[in-house]
Amino acid sequence: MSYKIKFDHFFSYSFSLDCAIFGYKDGKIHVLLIKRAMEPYSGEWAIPGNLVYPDEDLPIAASRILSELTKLTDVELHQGQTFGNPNRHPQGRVITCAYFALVRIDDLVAEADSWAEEVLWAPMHELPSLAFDHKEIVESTYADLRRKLQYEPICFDLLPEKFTLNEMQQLYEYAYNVEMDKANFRKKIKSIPLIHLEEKQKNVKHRPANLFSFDADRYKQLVEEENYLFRM
Amino acid sequence: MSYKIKFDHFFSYSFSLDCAIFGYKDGKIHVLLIKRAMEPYSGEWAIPGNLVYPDEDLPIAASRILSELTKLTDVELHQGQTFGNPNRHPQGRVITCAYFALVRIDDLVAEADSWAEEVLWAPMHELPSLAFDHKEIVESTYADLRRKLQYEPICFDLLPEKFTLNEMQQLYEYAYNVEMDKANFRKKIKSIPLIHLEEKQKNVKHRPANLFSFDADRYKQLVEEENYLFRM
DNA sequence: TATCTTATTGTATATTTTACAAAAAGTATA
DNA sequence: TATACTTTTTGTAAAATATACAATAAGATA
Repeated sequence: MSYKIKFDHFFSYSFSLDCAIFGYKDGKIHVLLIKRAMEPYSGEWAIPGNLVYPDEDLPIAASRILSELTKLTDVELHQGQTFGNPNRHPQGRVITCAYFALVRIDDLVAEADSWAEEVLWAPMHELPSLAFDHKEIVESTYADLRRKLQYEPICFDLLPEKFTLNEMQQLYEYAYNVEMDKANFRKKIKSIPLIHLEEKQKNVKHRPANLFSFDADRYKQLVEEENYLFRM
Repeated sequence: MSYKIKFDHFFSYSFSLDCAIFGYKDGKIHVLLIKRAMEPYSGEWAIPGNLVYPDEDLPIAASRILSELTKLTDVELHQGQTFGNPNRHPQGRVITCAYFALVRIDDLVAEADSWAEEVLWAPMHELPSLAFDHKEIVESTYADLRRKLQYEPICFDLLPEKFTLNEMQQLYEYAYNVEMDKANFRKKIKSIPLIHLEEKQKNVKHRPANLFSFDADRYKQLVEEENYLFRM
């Protein structure tokens, strides 16, 4: 059966996937929005999403949507909630599964394409209004992200390859909307398998901080060999 | 549009919902299985599930499936992962959303019906093989359940209305497959809003334990007023 | 060289967790 | 009725962890 036949009844009962792409810059967690170039909600902000093809597995669809907009491949995708309110889509019954991805903003060039006239990195604390139920979807995946930040080393997917402990601390401070003690944060971090780089921050007008990077190999080893549990 | 028309293409691209119903007895967390009375996988064990009707929201579909089998209403339903592998259903593309419910086994009478020749409470550590990808679905919702047991007071949905602290401890011991110290467990529990009943265990041939029940009203009040966080 | 700013270390205290001993409240048995 | 037995419940000391905050270090700048 060809895709064409399927598309004929997509808006009577169909399945889509929406992807919240999170990034971190200026001490804030951002989400990537597109200005929709087609109806419904043309001209309004939304997160990228698309119908799932009839023979396509969900993770495949998620990375397709991610790479169409960002050209990124090999990014881990996390499944979020599924939204199925019969009225969530004005043109018919569309159940949608939320995914989210964590990217380094500097690594990518999100460009307007046929789906989007414009793209925008919006700080999570300053979201504009969004098309469909996308506000709810973004908030829900953000809650998932915040939860996972506590017991999986995924903050390193948001931070630059080489980061300072203060940058890491500020990420958690933004996510949980709290202030933390530098000295104590630093002590807690000691238990995480980080590589202390022989390199320092540059172009700052004060004492430069040490740069670290996450030791993913050592992390995997620790998990396997001694049941290591990342915990913040 | 009538349901009939929809059903015509259910097996080309459709959406279902499967529900893992968990209960607790004999110190073990059990899941309710049905022996399927129709193809595919007729005669095999599975969890209850059904297609989602075209105008039906997901939580509604979930409680429909739950109440058809158990006659229970007013049970909180938790959404789990969504499974969309194109080959998961032998008769076509069926994406399914997992839900799980927590029930008190004594409160219900699960009966065989048109969908099921037989029902079975299977301990989570001793699952038989299951139809479709239901093993994966059950394990996934069980992982969700274990996670939620840590920071939401849902163990009380599994325990009897009146329970001893040892029964509660044994539930956690089964869930996390660990042994805990009675004295220390008891101390931790002190911070939870429990009602200490003026009642004791009966028909035991040793010192009877005190019975407690969860103070749901006080819990809600604490959450609102002082940001109380349940934590195990 | 002195000053400014932020990074980094150190230390003492408070809080929480853990291990384990002791006491209490029942039943069963002689 | 006394004694043993089993499980509940309380207590206490040590260990580990978290918190508050002072002190020092390493750069840039003037």
